[in-house]
Amino acid sequence: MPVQPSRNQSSPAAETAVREQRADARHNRARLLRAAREAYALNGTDVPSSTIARRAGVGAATLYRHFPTRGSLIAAAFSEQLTECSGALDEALRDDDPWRGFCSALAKVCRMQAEDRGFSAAFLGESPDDPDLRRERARAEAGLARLVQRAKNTGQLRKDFDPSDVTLLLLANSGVVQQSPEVSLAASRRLLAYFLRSCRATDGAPPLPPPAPLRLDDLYGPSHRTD
Amino acid sequence: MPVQPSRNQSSPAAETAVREQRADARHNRARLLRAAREAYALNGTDVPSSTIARRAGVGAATLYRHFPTRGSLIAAAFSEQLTECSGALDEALRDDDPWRGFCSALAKVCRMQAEDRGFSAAFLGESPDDPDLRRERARAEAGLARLVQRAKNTGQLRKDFDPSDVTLLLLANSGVVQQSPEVSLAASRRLLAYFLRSCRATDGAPPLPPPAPLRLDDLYGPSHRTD
DNA sequence: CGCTAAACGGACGACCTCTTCCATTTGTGG
DNA sequence: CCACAAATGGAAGAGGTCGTCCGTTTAGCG
Repeated sequence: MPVQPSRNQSSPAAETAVREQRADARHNRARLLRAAREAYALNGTDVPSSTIARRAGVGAATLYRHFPTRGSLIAAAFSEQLTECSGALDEALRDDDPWRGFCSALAKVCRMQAEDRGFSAAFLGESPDDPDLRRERARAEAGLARLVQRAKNTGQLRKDFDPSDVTLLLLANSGVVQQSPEVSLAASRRLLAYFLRSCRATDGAPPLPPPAPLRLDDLYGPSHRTD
Repeated sequence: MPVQPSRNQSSPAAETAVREQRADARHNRARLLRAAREAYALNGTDVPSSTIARRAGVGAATLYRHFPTRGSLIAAAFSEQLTECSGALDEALRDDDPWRGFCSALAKVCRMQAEDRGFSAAFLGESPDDPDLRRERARAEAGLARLVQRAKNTGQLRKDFDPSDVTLLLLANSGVVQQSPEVSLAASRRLLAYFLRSCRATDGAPPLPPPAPLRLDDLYGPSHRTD
């Protein structure tokens, strides 16, 4: 629907033809994203769209023109955070000390969850099928797997640690940070400390129960892939 | 309201005048509670009341006559589970081994959370001001404090463990068990194992960050006036 | 400066949930 | 068996959110 040939396409772009947007449209789009991010961070993603439109100073129709569905607004609002998340992973992978990198990556993500109430919802909740989000998530998961393997190889991370345990931590943390902002950061830190203490490889420690098959993609249910 | 008097009240009761309930009323009340518990366990507490009424085979008005507000139905539906929870605490307190009692109590509660999706919502969520729930919760919290102290006294539980850390675990677990029932039990078990591993007192362990002021009552606290 | 289409905003309809009202049914003591 | 109040159920009101429609405004080019 939003595709319509512009006047003069110097370089005939693909289907994703970057349609020239009027300046006010671009401006309003930015205001909407900003308002959405602010509202989501404060109250989680179940903020009424009308509220976001009002706080952005635009009408409801404008919101729906830029983001045809509620989910697309959420996806757009958090694509930035997802990128930041991936960046933290990359940085952690560059750390000389694999264990320190592992810890700092988890700390970073937990902090993001604690500081932005919408983050958990966007990352772990149901964001049906936004290709951007899916791709970013897959990328993050791959980086995570490498991070885990690296820390295991040096013998610092316990051998029976499973990559899904990171998802376990994120889910647990999402429960913790649903509380009032004043305590959620402290609580999140303490939870992470408990978790990391148990992750460190030590001799004679009792074995863990088997990991639950928690992959991020599974959180959205059986989806399209039939396997 | 939930009192079933005998036909002849020798002593004229107080304001809480125990009205004789007709048999069908009692019957319907029971069916409503059963339907509510089933629906809540499966889908959490955000099931529409009309659904519960339908599944109980009664009209909407009947539901509201027995439980004037949505919250009162939730409270009634979970008062049983809360009592069971307190019972688990009492049993744990009778255990010869304080550490084993501590572990089994936490395991029990985590399992209840995993098996009943409404449990977390009723216990940790916002159930504003039902006196019954408040009382049960206070009782549970007191038992918990004793359980913790006992395990600390024997040197099995680390000294810097805080009673609020139990709340921390419950919150974390509530995040974990929001997933599909097939994995939530396994995931919950694994989370608990990680947690308990860190709770055990050991020398040379790094200190934890300070506990967050998480008391159950605070969860309803100054409310989330976010705007 | 004026024209045109892109962009806008407020009102609106569809839908959902909570809760109440009232005519009708049903249990129960006499 | 009867009468009457307790209890019931469906319909409807109130409130709120999603997404759309359409008359109006405005950017931007000639």
